[in-house]
Amino acid sequence: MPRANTTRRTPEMKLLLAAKRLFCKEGIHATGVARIIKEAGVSRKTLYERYGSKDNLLRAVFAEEAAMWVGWFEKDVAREGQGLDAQINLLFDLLKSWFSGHGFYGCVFINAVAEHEKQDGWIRDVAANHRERINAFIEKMLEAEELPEARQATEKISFIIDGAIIAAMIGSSGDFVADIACAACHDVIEAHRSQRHRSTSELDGYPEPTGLVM
Amino acid sequence: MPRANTTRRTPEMKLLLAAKRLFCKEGIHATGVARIIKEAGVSRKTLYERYGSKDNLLRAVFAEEAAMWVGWFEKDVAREGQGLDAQINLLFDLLKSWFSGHGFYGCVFINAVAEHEKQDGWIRDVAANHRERINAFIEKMLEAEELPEARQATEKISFIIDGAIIAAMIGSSGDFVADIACAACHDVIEAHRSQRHRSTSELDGYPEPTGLVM
DNA sequence: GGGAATGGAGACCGATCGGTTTCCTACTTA
DNA sequence: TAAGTAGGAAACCGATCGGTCTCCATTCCC
Repeated sequence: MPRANTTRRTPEMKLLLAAKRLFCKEGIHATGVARIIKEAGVSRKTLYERYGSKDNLLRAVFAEEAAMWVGWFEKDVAREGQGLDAQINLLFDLLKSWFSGHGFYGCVFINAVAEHEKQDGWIRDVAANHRERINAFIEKMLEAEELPEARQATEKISFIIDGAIIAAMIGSSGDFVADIACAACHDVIEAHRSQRHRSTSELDGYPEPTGLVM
Repeated sequence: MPRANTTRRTPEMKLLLAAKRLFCKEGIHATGVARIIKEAGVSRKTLYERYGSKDNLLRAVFAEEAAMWVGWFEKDVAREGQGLDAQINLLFDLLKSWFSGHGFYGCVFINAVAEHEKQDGWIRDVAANHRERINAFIEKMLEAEELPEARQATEKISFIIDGAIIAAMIGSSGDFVADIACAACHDVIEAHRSQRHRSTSELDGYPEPTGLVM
């Protein structure tokens, strides 16, 4: 029978956790494989036997972080019988504990895109796919309550979440950031519920952009 | 008399612009000084005579981008006789043209923090100071109209702007992102204007956080 | 107990990094 | 025209990068 993976961690897992931490905390380029294997307590040979390259290890880190997000939405937020407001609160409770955890140094997807080629390249593609996957979860939440203009509201909430991640990364208190961001999402949702969003155009009811610039 | 600096660019300026572009587009660690001097059409010697080190060149890029933001607020947005809504629209017009410009690859402050040590280090400090400086401009705008809970609204708008920067960097259309983000800011401002914000607590009127998770 | 597999320690490789230095061309100015 | 200077080209430096390889100690299984 397979040993319960509670006490002993496999070399793969040790490498994955060390890489995830270091990639986020110090950056991907700035983290040499020597640092990763030292932190993981594993030999260089093992890293290349299990993952083949630093890039593949990064791919595994992406998959790990993506699984965290998907787990939040599938197991926690999308619980039955919850209203939208409660779901938003639950989501930001999760974000708050993520931000305030001892090892929070930003989102590895955002950070990875920030330090790599942004015109083409697989990293940007992976991040864009992850982003759209999360947005689909949010949109489903909003549509379940028949929120008007759910797609635009999804984008807005997505901005707020990403902005909160940046703020928490740069140094603001994770608890503070999560609370304010949660309130901002409620502001957006309330605005979409209200009568200002009766028409098909998202920008209706706001003053027209001036176009002064340029 | 000094030559009008319209046609001829100084080596400093050529280096600054090339570095700014490359640092944003491909990342700071990923950009070697060889790439910078090649793009700038300048010799390695000149770079080190003028800036002394790659780090100092990065400092100059930070100053350049900070000046762009400050110029927006001091020269464009803070024009006399404008209401808050019009100022917000103007700000997002500026952001839209920034996002949609041919050379937009994210904010160099955010990108730099993302790829460097996040516990201490001068880069994070510089970025945090820049962030607070911009937030002060926003807060002044909101307070000029006596918006309730102006500081919290400032944080919310700051999240939205940063989230929009991330979205535009990862790949969404700059025009689209700026429009939605602008609308989200109006949602927030409208919520603060409304009666839900009569008390001193930012979170009043929203369902209590559940605290289910940890 | 003995062969096979696992995996740590670390030497080693070519490439590239940031940074220094030398050499030489080309322009400015008196 | 001659002196001075700005700046490009490129060799060069030590350090570090991602990745490969050898050697050897430990553990597992029959």
